[in-house]
Amino acid sequence: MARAATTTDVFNAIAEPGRRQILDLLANGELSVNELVEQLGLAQPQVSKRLHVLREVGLVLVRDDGRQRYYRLNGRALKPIHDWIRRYEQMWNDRFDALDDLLEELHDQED
Amino acid sequence: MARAATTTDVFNAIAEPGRRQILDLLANGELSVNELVEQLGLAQPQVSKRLHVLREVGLVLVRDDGRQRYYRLNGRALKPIHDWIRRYEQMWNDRFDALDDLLEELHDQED
DNA sequence: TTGATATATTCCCATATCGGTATATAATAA
DNA sequence: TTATTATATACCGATATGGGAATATATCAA
Repeated sequence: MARAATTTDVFNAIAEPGRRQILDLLANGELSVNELVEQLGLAQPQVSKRLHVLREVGLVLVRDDGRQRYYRLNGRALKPIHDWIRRYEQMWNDRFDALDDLLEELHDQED
Repeated sequence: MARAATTTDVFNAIAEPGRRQILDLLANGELSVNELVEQLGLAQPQVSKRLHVLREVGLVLVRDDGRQRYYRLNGRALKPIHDWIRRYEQMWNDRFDALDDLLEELHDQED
């Protein structure tokens, strides 16, 4: 087991840029696999494989309509990541930036 | 090239739970490698390897003090992830939950 | 039925990853 | 100098990964 299985870990699922790109496209509404293939410019199996991963971690939901399969975003599955990263949010907000500026100023004055 | 190189991608860097754990520990202040080894209960090389990845993507900064090397968090490097995920934030907030409840209610009434 | 279309899955290959162990390097102590 | 401590890196082996191509499956059309 080289790392936590991609298929069971949302953090891993979004580690691949192509999978994030799919989520970004689905943010505008559901798309069929072929529509994704067109917009991504990838081969169909690559798209299906990425969708498979995203589905396994619950990031996308599926609706069948005849031969097409429509995928839609399930943004709620991103919440664990948001919750984790929110703990660090203060580190780049205005208050900390202001503190950094102040420290830098003091540092410059040392010369 | 199996995926985007871990060492140059913050999304990949936080995909591994052990690396996130290190960041969580460093959130309380800087720690030497040995202090991390103790708190993590891992072998020293595993810790150094994880720190190496975190350092390459700029998530940790280093300060040498004699034989010890102190690592500290650079939370700012997490901002790209925060920026990306913020676009989805609305999908699990109260307003959407309320909408979901409403839709579910309407759906129930269909029977 | 046969054929076309939409999607998923399987297979192979090159490479990346992780864990473990051993070793290298650098700083300090004796 | 030699020994010890702190950390980094190299190596090895098992497994995971992603790309590409081929194939399976399911649905619809003729």
